[in-house]
Amino acid sequence: MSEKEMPKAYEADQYEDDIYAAWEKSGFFNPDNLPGERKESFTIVLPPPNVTGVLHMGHAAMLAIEDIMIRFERMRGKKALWLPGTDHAAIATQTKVEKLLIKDGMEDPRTTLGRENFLEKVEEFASNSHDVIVSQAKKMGASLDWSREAYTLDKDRNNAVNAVFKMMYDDGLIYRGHRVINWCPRCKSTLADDELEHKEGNAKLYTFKYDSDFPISISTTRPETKYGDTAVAVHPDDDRYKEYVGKEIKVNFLGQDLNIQVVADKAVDMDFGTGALGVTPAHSHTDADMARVHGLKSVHVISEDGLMINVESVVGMTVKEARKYAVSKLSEKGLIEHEEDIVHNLSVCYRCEETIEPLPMLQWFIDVNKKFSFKGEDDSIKGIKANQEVTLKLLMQHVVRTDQINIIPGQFEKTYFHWIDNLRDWNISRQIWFGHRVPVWYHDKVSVTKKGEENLVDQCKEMIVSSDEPKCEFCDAKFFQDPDTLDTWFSSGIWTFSTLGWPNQTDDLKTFHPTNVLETGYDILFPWVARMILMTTYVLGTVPFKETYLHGLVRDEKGRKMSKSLGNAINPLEMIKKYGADATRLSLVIGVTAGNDSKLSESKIGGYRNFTNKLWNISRYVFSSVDSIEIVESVNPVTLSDKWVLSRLAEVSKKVELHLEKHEFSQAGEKLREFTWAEFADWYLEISKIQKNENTDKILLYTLESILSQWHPFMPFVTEQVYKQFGLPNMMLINKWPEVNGSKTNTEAETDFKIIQNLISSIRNIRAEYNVEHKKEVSVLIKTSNKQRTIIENEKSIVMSLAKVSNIEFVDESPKGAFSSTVISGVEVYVSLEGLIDIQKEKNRLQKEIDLTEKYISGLEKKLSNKEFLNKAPKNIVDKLTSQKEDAELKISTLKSQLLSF
RNA sequence: GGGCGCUUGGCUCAGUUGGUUAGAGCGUCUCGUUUACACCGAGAAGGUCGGGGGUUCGAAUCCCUCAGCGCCCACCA
Repeated sequence: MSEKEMPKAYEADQYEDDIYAAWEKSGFFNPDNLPGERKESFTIVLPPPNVTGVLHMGHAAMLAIEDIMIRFERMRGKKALWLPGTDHAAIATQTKVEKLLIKDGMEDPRTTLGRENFLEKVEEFASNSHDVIVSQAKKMGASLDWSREAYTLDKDRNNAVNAVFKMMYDDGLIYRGHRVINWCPRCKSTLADDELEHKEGNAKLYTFKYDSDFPISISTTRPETKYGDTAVAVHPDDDRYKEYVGKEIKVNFLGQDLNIQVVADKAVDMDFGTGALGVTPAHSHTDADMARVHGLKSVHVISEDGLMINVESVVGMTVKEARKYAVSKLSEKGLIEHEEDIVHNLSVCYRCEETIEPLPMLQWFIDVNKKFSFKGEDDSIKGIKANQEVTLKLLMQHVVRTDQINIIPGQFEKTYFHWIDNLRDWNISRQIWFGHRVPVWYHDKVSVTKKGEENLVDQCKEMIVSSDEPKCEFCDAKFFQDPDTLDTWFSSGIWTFSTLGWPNQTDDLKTFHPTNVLETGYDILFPWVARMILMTTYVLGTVPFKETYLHGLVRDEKGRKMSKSLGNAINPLEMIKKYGADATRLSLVIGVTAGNDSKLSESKIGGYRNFTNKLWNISRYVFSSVDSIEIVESVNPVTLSDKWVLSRLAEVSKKVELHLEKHEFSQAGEKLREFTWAEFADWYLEISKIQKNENTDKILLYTLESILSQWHPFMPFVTEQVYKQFGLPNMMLINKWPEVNGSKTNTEAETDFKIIQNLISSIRNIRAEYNVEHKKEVSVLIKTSNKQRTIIENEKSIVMSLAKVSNIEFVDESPKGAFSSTVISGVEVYVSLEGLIDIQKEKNRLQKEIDLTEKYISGLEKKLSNKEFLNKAPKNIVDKLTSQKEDAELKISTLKSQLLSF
C-alpha cells in the first residue's frame, strides 16, 4: 500500500485480523524463533482465564498490560515468552454446567448422568469456552506463544499435580484428618477458608436456658445446633459464672440428654448476650478450636444434606425446620428469656451464595506449619540453605520480606503478611467431580491371599499414594481411588513451572523459570499468588516470579462493578469492533495506576480511537510530504526546530523507557501522547510545511519511526499497519526498541524554541481576544535584546506563518498608538490593531497581568527576605528564585510602561 | 473488632526523594472547513489540592486529628 492508499481515517477492523494472522505466521510469538542473539529471557505466564465463559473487560486489561510488557521486552532484544493457558476452575465450571442443565429441565444432573457422563458434559462446555477465550485474546492483539499453550487439567499438568501431591505427602505436609470444614450444601462440597464470602444478614438472637434447672442462660442465632452442645464457655474473668467453671452438668435439652462442661475461655466476649456461649464443636469453627483446647467431645447433629441427624425428636428435619421447632418448644416451656433482631455476617459459598454449614469431615489438608527440609540449593532462595528446616509459612513470608518477590503496589505486602499470619491448614479436597482426582488409593477389604497359602492379608497396605491404580503384593483385592478431587488452586498454584514441563528438567524450565512478572488482579492475591509462592518455594526451592504487578478492577463509569445482572458490562469485543483493539487497550491502561480500580466508559474508548486516528494521520502526512519513504538511521539537526524536536524526542524516549521499566504504563503513555500530539504534530509538522530543507524529511521519518516503535507495545495494530509503509520485509513486532540518543539533548535549543512558541501563542491570543479575522494578517513590532532578536529573526518565517503576521519590525523604543501589547520571556510584543483597539479593554488586560505578576513577586520577596530561607535552603533554589524575581520585575516594569502609553 | 486505601478544577485522573505561578484528558465557552486529521485546528474560562492542627526556611507531598467514601480480613455466638 502506498501513502496514496492510506485512507483519511484509520478503520481498525479492516486491518486487525490480517495483522494478527501475519504475526502468528511469523512465529515470533515463540521466543525460540526470535532473530539475533538473545541472552536474557523475559517470561510472563498468563493468569489462566477460567473456562466458565467469555472474557470481560478485566481480562482485556490484563491482556493489554501483559502484552505491553512482553512487546517492550521483545523489542529490547530479550527472549520474550508469554505463555498462555486456561483454568478448569473446578467448582465454578461444574456449578455453571449444572445450572445450565437444570435450566434445560434436568432436575438433578449429577444423579441422572453419573460421574462419567456428567464430566463429559462439563468437558464439552469447557472446550467451547476455551475456544472463545482464545479467539478473544487474539482479537486483543495478545502476542502469546500459542505453541506452548497449557490447560490446568490436561495430562501434563495432571502428572505435575500428582507428583507434587506425592512429594508433599511423603514430607508429611499433606495429611488426612477429621476437621470442621466449610460445607456448601448446594455444591455438596467443602470450600477453603478464602473461598467463602461474607454477607450481612438479619437474624434473631435467642437467649434461653437448655432447661429450667440449668444455671446458665446462653444466647444463639442457631438454636437447632444446641443439640450438639458439649460445653458452655464463659470468660475466665467473669465473676457471674466462676462457681460453675470446671463442672460437668447433665441437662435435658428438649428431649435430648446433654453433658455440658463449663469451661473458661478468653475468646468469649463477656458483654455479648449473657456472656455465656453454648459450645457446638461439630458445627462451628470457633467452637471446634475451643473443643481442641479444652478436650471437649464433638456431637454431630447436621448431615451433609443439611438435615438433622442423631437427634430423635428432629431427625430428618431441615436446619430451618429444626430451628423453628426448637424455638417453639422452648417458648412452650417458657425457657426463652429474650429475643432480639441482630445483623450478623453470614458465610456463603463464593460460587453459588448458599449459606455455608460448618461440618466435621474426613478431608485432605496441607499443613502450613509443619517443618520439612528445604528442597532448593544453598541460596536458591537467598538466606535459606539446602536441607534447612523450614515451614511453608516461613518460606512464604521470607521471600517477600527479603524482596526476592516484589509486590507492586507495595501496600499489598502488608495485606499479604497479615493473611499469612492468620493462615490455617489448607483444605485441598473437594467433593465435586470436575478436577484432578486425589491420587490416593484405598484397599478393598475382601481379599484372597497370594504367595502360596500363606495368609499375608494383615500386611496389606491400607492406602497408597499413586497416580495409577496400584496392585497389592499380598492379596488379590483391588484398590479404589479416593472419590474426591483437588481444590482448583492446587493445580493453579504450580502453574509457573507445570507449564514449563516440570517434573521433567526441561530446557524451558531452565531458560524461563523463575518467571519475571506475575501480573494479575489484586483480588486473587491470596487464593492464587500466595499459593503459587507456597507451591514453588516448596517444590523447586525458588521463587515463582520476581515481581507481582497487581491491577485493579475495571468498573463502570459510576464506579460500580460490571455485571450481567446490572446490565452495565461493556463488552470488549464490541468495543474492539467499534473503536479498534488499540483504542480499547489504551483506555484500559492510560489513566490507570497499579492496584487501583478504574472507571471505564465507552466515551473514554472513543477518545483513544481519536488518538489512533491522529497517529495514523501524522504518519499519512509524513509519508505524503517526504520525497522517499525510508528508514533513517541518523539525523543532523540544522534549524532551531530540528534541534528542538530531536531534543524533545530524546528526552521523552528516556522517560518512556524508564516508566515502562518500572511498569508505569499510564505515565509512559501520557508522556508519549503529549510528545506525539502537542509537540511533534502541533509544532514540528506545522513548521515542516513552511520551513523545509534537505534534512526535514529525514527528521520527520526518523521521529515518526521512533514514536511508532515506542507506541507499538500500547497500540500494536495501527503501528504495525503504518510500519508497512516503509516497505521493509520485517515487522514492527520485532523492530528494535529505539535507543535513546542523549547527544541530541539540547537545552539551549529548547529554551530558544520556547521563545518562538510563546511569541506565536501570545500573538494568537491577542488576535483571538480582538476577534481578528482569520485570514487577516497583522503587523508586529518587537523590542528585545540582541540575542533574542537574532533568534526571532532566524525563525521569522515560522512566526509570520503560524501567527498570521504580515511583517515583523524590530524597534528600539516602545511604540505608541493602536497596539495591543504584552511581554514574554523578555520580549516586548506589539500587535498593530488599527481600528480594532479598545483602550479600556487593553488597559484591563494589562492591569490583570500586572496584578498577577505582582502577587507572584510578593510571594517570592517574602521567601527571599527570610533569613532562615537564605541560610537553610539549598543554593540552587535560592538562585533560581532570585533570577525569577528579577525576570518578573523586568516584566512588570515593561507592562507598566505599556499601560502608561495609553 | 482489626487492617489497608481514597478525598486535587463539572467529570476521570497525574503529581517520583517536600523546592517555579499545581498538570493532563474529557466536558464547557469563543473562533475557524488553511489539501494529514472536524476522530481536527486556534484561543479561553475553571482548582486557596476534604476540614483543622503540627513539623519545616518551604507542605498537594511528612506527622496528628476530624469528616466522608471504599476495600480486605475476623471465630461476638
